[in-house]
Amino acid sequence: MDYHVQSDTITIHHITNFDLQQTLNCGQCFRWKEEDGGFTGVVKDKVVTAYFKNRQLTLKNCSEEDFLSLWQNYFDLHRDYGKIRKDLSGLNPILKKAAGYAPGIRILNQDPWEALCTFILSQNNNIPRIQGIVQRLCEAFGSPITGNHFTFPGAETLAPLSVEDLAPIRSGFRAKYVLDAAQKVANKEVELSALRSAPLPQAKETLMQIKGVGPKVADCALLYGLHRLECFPMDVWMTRAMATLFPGVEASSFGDYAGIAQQYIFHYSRMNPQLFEQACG
DNA sequence: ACCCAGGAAATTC
DNA sequence: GAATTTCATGGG
Repeated sequence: MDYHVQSDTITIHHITNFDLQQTLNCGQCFRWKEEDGGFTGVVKDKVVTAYFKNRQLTLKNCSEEDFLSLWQNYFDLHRDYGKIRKDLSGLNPILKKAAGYAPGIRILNQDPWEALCTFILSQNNNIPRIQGIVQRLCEAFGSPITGNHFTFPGAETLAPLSVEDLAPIRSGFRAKYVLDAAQKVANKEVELSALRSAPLPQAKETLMQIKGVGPKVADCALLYGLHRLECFPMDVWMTRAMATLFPGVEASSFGDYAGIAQQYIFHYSRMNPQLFEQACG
């Protein structure tokens, strides 16, 4: 990794197949905010502002140690997305088009609990509203960091709460699901870290013991939180996209990186809804 | 008022 | 068992 450090800022050079806007606005995460050309986000108890231009990623308010121990992995910088995209593009011409639409997408290495919790909140919901609920959750129950930023509240913090306690975040019927997840994670009934290496069907089954976690949310937790890149979450957009753009194609045919294919297809579909409009006349 | 939103549980058939 | 309805909340 070719980078240099200047006071509280790190610049990483020669990054290809990467784009902040595509990666942070493709629906896999809910806490990054775009402001004056950069993105500010929180991971664990660290806040950075990120900029990307001319193949250079700049992280402000980031020490070398934080970059090496946290952000490098968070942005999945070591993985060869060029090769993955090329391989996926060879499988199907429509997939090639979807991947080429946003070639800078990367699957983030998010905190497993945060991914599970936020995708429980995502069900039958829309992205702007999910972002609002997550922000209120952090403001109400996270720990303050700096500049009005908060950590994502841990499972052990949420586990003792009641649905009434969660009323201010206005998550509706999902509050009881978040609490059940928090309790099962806090009391080790579900050990998220163990799901990194567990057989996939078993990992999925374990997550689905949690109330409010079905096949789709389990796949999201595995893909976005535990980096199980073969997972292929099927939501309303993906169901539509597979039926319309990939008739007769099975997700499993996309192989070990089906989850990355899923993200290309999801983003491409959401940015081009006209693909699914009923032709009339 | 009606529809939908990165679904899943509860109910009905 | 498979198909349908309900679940809170907010924006269009």
